[in-house]
Amino acid sequence: MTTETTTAQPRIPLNRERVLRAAVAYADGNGIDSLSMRKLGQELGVEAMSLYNHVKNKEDLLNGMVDTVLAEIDLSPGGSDWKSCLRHRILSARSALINHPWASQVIESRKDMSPAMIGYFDGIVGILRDGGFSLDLIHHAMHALGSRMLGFSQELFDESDDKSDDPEAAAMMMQMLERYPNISAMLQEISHDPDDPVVGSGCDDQTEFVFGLDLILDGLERLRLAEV
Amino acid sequence: MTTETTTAQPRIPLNRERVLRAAVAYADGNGIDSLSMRKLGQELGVEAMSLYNHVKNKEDLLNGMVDTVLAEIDLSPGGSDWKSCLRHRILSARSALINHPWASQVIESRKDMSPAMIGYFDGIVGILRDGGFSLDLIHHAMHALGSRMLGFSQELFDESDDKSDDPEAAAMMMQMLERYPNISAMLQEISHDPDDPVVGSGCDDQTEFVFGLDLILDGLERLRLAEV
DNA sequence: ACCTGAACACCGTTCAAGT
DNA sequence: ACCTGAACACCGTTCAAGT
Repeated sequence: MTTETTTAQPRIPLNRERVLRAAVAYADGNGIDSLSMRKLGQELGVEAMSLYNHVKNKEDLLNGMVDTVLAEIDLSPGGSDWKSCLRHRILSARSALINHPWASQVIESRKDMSPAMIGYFDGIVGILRDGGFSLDLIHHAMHALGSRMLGFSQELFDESDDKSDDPEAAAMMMQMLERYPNISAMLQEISHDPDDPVVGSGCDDQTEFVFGLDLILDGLERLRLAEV
Repeated sequence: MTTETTTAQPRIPLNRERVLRAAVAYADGNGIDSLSMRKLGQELGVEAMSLYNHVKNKEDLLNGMVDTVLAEIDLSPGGSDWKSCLRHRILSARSALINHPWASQVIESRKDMSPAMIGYFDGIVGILRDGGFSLDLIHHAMHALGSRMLGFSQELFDESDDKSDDPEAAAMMMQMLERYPNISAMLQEISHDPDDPVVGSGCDDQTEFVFGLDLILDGLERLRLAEV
């Protein structure tokens, strides 16, 4: 009787949903680059090879993870006219995606769209149809919005790392101020402090996202009105 | 004398530029996912480890590859007003990036901007300053344009693979037409053929890119005029 | 100064074998 | 039906050793 049932309960058998949830949690905590089949198995107390019983391969795992995030998007109407409806839908998508910082990168790297993703876009087309857009203009609109439909425009500027206490980075910043006069001027304006034009200070991602979104939505409204 | 100098001339010693050029050529031909230090070494007739004499690591290699592509962007004025200048600059970037389909993905995955990249953005800020934009509006404009400044909006819809001769895909398409009525309606409109609403037909990437770009540029011009 | 062999610590995935 | 051990074919990178 040495092989007693100890505190460990290996009862709950693995299933697809448990695997996906664990993968999402792992990526949330450790970043998507660190996620491997081996580590995910470890997280679930199982060998990596067991995962292949519940997931076709790593691509399938990533697709499932994206669908898990998409399910978190609030689909309630959120407005009476097309613009406030779409605005609400997109900002809901954004807040879901923000909770899973790896999601945008994974979505971009997907080759095919999952049914859940197609369904999400179908809903957006529906909002625009109800708003009186022609199908042709809807098509252009979808392309113009691009990834913004999912609440992200790829962040070309990584403003997350503040290097103000790194003396070497500070020296490089001074050099940059000389070499790139236009950007330097812009950064000084934004920081509201001519002596410390650190990239990122005074720059609110959410504000910038809404600015760009409204710029496009307003432009589309003008085109819609010109159509009729 | 068995170790004769044969036809092989291992003369030209490796240098950074040769490594970068070979990497770009390899990625152009075989895709970025297939590029590894080992294969790149093989391509250059050298062991993978030798590459580390000319490139700090793979990140550095990828950064160098991006800079190589950026160097292909035409920086000539191309217009008298800010809008035609910026439009020309961005469309030049687009044609450079289109020649290297892997570049957008690599750019998005970069953590820090290279000096060449900062220089490119500095030029865009310069165009907008000359056009009479406030520094604050320039900052918003850059965020609104996002990756469009480099000539790509991430292609959420992969329209490259035409599956019209795959019977299984055709069946799935029929199912999709029922399940996603709004998207189906849109696709039928675009294809101009109600019986064959294939994704991608009648959809020109360049046209869609220009549509979105002009939508944003026109919106920015309105905001600029409202400022003064 | 430049290149190499051997090694380390990882990957995704398959497959026969176990229960 | 689900899990495992062993194996395969890859990765990026380091480091002492060669020329």
